[in-house]
Amino acid sequence: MPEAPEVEAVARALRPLVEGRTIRSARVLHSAGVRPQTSATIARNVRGQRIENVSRRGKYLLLDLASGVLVAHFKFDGQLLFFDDAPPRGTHVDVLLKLDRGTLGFVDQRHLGTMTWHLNADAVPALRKLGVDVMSREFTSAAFAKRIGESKKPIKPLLMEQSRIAGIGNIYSSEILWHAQIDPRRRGDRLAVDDWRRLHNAVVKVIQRAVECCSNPPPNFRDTEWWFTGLDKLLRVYQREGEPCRRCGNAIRRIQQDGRSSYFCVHCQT
DNA sequence: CGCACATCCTGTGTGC
DNA sequence: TGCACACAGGATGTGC
Repeated sequence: MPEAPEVEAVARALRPLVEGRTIRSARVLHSAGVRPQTSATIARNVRGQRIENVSRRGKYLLLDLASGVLVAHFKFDGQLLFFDDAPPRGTHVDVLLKLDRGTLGFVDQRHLGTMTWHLNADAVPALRKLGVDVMSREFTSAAFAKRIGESKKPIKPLLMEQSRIAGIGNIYSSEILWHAQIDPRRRGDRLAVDDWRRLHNAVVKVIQRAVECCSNPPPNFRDTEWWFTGLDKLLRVYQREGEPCRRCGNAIRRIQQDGRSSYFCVHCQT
């Protein structure tokens, strides 16, 4: 679920299941899931709390409680589960929230993702550091250029910096640059006005389409094997090294930037 | 401040 | 088949 569109799709699908429900109790089955907090902290603070609202900030999912907030980050593989009763035998879950109707689970077999409790969202450093949300109305072309346009860094890792624009990850940054026909190695401060216009358009378009793809079919919280299959028809370059560019036919290249893979077409991205 | 790198974890795919 | 190693849709902290 890692990037903003996936988390947004999760928030939308989760809303009708948990909004207005009350958390009867919390059980932490794997302490890594609540790191650096303890299971006692979670249990004490969420017991009896009503889930008022489900929202998203960047790649973070927030469950606003009557008092406090549960903040989930899925990192690579984290996911939410929902069962009408208890989870089926053998289901691996890291954090279990027993609701007055149903059970909400958080699981990440790699144990990189976390779900933590805080007094309020402003008390969470990671959330305070987030830049303008990629899906908000504040994400204008001007705001975009201002956030990135003076940096000497390559544009691909810049797009992924959550403190500038919140919500774009490794997949969509490559996809966005392919659509805008911009080389991922171009420096932020070397982009022209016309590049900014194309790039902003590409960000909005790719993210919008991704939300639609991530919601069709919608997340299935009952199936631990479920993932976002709707994305297949959207991706143009990601993980297509060596395959022909969908625009010009030249081979897609993969390079490393900040230790992450970037995919692009050398011929039509300049 | 920017940058390169290690770290938190574990599973899967690939090449020898 | 066994084994080593690269790699994975992320964020943070360290040292230079």
